[in-house]
Amino acid sequence: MSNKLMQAYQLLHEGILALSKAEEVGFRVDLDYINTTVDKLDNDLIQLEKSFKETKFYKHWCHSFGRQVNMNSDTQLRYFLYHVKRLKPPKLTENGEGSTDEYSLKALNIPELNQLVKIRKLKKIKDYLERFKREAVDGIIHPIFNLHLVKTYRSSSSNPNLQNVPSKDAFASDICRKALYPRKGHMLMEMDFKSIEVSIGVCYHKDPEMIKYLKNPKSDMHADVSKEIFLLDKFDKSISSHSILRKATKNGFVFPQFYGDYYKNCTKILCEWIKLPQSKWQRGEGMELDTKSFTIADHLISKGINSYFLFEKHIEKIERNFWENRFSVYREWKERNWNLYLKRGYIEFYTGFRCNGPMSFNDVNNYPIQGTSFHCLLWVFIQMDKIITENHLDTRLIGQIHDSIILDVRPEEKDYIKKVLRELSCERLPSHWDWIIVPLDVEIQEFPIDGSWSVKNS
DNA sequence: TGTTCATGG
DNA sequence: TATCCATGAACA
Repeated sequence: MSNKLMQAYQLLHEGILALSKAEEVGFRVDLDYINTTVDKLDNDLIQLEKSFKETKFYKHWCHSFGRQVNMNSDTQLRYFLYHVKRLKPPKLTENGEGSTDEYSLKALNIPELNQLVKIRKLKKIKDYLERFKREAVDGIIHPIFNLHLVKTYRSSSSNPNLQNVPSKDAFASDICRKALYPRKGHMLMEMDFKSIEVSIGVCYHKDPEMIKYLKNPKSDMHADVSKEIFLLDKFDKSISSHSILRKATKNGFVFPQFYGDYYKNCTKILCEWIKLPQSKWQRGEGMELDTKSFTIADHLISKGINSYFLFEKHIEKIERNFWENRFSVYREWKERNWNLYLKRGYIEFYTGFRCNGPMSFNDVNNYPIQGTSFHCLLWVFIQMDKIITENHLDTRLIGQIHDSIILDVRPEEKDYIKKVLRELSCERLPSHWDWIIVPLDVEIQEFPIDGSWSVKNS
């Protein structure tokens, strides 16, 4: 075995040993809380379903399906909306069917569909709690972490999956995370790498423009692109609509572009973020820009972009500028990396891992960045495990979510743990791997002693 | 078993 | 080459 493959093997070997120890420790769950909360959710659901079933909308639906009617069937809902009622689907699924996802149901603007969305959300929350309960042994869940299942050499988690517990939706996040606790007398701590995929991407393509963004804390890539997309003269993060536009730019243009999306789809996602459907491009539509009910559509129209078609053209221009001027070195790397794959039939990561077999242009350029970013996290996880063992600490590693580490910390060890995590991530890691050419940064979050994993009120 | 939806990075 | 990687539930 080559030296590089040997190093890759070594990382997985040490990694899975450290992860298996975390699995053994696990996460304490509050079963009383889960039971009472599931009961509450059940009651709420019964009420919501009852009121939904009393609507004309549902009675009409019943009419189409008779005894077989099932309000949980998306197939029935799809048929009812797009065939019986002959509505135009706001969005299609991958296979060209009318979509019934949250965005589509909201866009159809039928009150009963909002009830359905609410029901779906509560069911989802209940589902997480029930999975925690099902997997608990003596009041502790032991999420599994795999290193052998993901084709990019990332990890995955199951039984239960600790890597997709709600966090973006504050309501769902709070309910689900209030079920999870550290060992008695201990506190949870979470360390995140800040935008690790951007940093590791730079280590591969070495685009000078992106290096500038990473090295200058005052610069803001998403704000700069946001100004272009939404034709803003100045950008002010403290204005709430600007911060939504920045988020839309980040999640609807910049990251999708990095991963290989193209302008037509980006236009669609951007419009989802600013709540401006293709069919409603007129004054007074879309998200509000200020309190005088001046909307994003008003703004764009005032700048001459008075249709979806023109907005798409505008985004096409921005895309061209994005790759031809702003990040041209990144684009050239993508081409070189693709050609290297065509020549050799495989791609190799800095960490020694190889991906073989048929891959698309996007795959070839994304896998190394995704995999290598996780390997940075895994390396820190392994070293932290060694330090805990060597120093006979009481703190335990209990999980990992791709770019973050979760620990169950003894309060007296808190400051030492934080110091070591920072040293490992920001100093020892970049000196261990010399291909790391930009500074790495982490964020460490502390939870109260005996507090839950909920950010709000633990 | 494949599709769709929802959750995370 | 037209958004990358997952898990899991419900349905058909």
